[in-house]
Amino acid sequence: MAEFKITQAQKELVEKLGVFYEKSGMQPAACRVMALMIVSDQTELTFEEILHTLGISKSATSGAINLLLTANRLEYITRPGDRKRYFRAKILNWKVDMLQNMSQMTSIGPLLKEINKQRPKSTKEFNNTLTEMISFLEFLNAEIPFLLKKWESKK
Amino acid sequence: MAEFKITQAQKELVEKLGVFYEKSGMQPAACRVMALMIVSDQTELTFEEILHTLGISKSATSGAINLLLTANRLEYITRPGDRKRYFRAKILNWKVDMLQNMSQMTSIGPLLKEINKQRPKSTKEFNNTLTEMISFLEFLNAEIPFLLKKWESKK
DNA sequence: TATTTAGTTCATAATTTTCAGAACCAAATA
DNA sequence: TATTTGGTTCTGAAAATTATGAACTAAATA
Repeated sequence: MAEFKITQAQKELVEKLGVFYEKSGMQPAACRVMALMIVSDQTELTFEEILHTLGISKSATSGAINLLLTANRLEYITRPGDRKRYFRAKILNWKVDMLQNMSQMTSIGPLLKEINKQRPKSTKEFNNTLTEMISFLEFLNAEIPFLLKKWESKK
Repeated sequence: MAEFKITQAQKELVEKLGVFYEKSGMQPAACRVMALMIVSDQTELTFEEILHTLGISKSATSGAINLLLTANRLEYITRPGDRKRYFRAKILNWKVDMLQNMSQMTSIGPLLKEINKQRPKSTKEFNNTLTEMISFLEFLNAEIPFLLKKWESKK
């Protein structure tokens, strides 16, 4: 079994990208796994390769992988007569992912609307600002699909 | 001193909005303070009113307020002959805030670029997908200021 | 000067998150 | 049947986060 290794430079990239992912609230181990899948020369890695390369425990690896599978960030293939799973980053999904990300940004809109509805008339300036925010969030949400189209047509 | 109170419905909105804010990684107490500032009938609240309405300790209130002041999410005014500070949500800043939020979304671009540079030529499809992501992120980043302009002209 | 007000700071307690290690399991192989 | 492989699950420990309460401070007031 040929040992899979990553370089020092790659290790640093895994950490950097991992930390970036952490900002979204995902647990550290899962972030490292995801980052490794992006940085690694091999696009397909086994459970053992992930565990070994990252130097984390079996249970941490298992937990992280299953989290990422559930979150649809990872997928795996199998090969006939081979019980191992070969994991890979589901990056082909990036368009859907980014659109989802953006609409999550705008998802505070309805709540702000609800809040604005119950506000007293007296705080007019405040309410108006809130109304503007809501309007922009709605606009943004409607605009999201066009952004992708615009980018595609520009290429 | 007239007691400041919020209704049960408002309390629920504070929790809802608070939880929303928590998703961005801010600590719970600060999220509640921020949410209260948005939901409350009064747009200006004192330290004591915040502490009392949220039922949190002095130190938690102090920490949360200072965090929000540093993050530029809160500001305060003072009144002559009054040692209290009157805090309010800095929501007039919302445009800048949202633009910052969006560019933070695209800030992974340079790192992905660095990663893509060191990838082997052999994983062509993977690299191409990464290149596409980067391209879209760059496009998006350039597009952000226009979004606001477009919205403003549409109003 | 003594007390009150409006907070800040510190020690520490409670909670949550995260991970490791061991035990376990099911399928495949010897 | 015994062992190996490829994991999963459970217990608990370590670490990080978060909040409390008490002590403190500086300014204002009595």
